Amino acid sequence: MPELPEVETVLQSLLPILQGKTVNSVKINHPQVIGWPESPLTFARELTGLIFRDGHRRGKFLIFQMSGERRLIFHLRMTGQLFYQEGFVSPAPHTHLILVLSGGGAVNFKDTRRFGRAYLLRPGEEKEAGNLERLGPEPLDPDFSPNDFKDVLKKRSGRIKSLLLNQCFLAGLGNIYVDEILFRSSVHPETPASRLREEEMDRLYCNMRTILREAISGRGTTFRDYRDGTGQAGDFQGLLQVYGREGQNCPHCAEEIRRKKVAGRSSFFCPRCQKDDSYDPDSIGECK
DNA sequence: AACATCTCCTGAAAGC
DNA sequence: TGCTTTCAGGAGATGT
Repeated sequence: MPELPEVETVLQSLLPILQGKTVNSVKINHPQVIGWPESPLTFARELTGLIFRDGHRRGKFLIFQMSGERRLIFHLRMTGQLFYQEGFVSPAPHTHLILVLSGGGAVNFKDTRRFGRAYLLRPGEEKEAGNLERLGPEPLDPDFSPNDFKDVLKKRSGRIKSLLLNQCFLAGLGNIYVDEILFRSSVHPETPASRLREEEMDRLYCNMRTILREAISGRGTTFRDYRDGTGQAGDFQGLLQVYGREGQNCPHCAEEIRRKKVAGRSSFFCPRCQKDDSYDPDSIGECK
């Protein structure tokens, strides 16, 4: 499931290839994946001829700045893959959108479960791209301080796990990294946000930034479907400490890792490490 | 207002 | 063995 580090990796692997290339033709195999404009035919017509200028990531959105003041935006959701292929290759199953580029290569948008979306926006149409306009701060933004993080946390009564997953609160976290952040911070996923102690909030902030940076360095987590912009898998999955490890021993205390539904998601946690006053600064979660 | 639940999708895995 | 059911989860829509 592509989260912030995976989307960042896709962007970094694709952008150098795409910059300067022109979209020569657009093939839409499944109109449902076009989120905007409403008419997929308009999407195809207006995208044809545009040049890839630049790109960046916002939350889990991939945003390409195109010529003509257009922005081409992708959200990969669960199983979406955006990758470049040189020359003509017959498309893999579930390839819903193909952009044939100058130079003969093509960008493929493949998404088994068809939750992902592509948007082509004119200036002023930002509200048409899902919740892009309502996203919370970027966790890795240098201007996003521990105090900013704590101030919003203190106002919330919900469980910390639901809050960290809420894109309007913080942009880019998903189920895998939230579980890892909570584990490293020794915080139980069901803890009410408003009841977190000061040092727990500091740990969450710090571990969040550390883990996201580590995962970007590892080029993302391939748990099932994720691939980068060249089709390569990530390397971070082996470094996950709790996610997907139900029944295995906690790497810190050897207690059996549990799995429980929290906020409608599978949550993996260590029942011994992640409870009140269980924090041991000499072992896990320490933030420098 | 702010939760929780349902929905969309397919394929892998579990259950019978 | 093989069919049926469950599960995975991002996020918008709907319900409480």
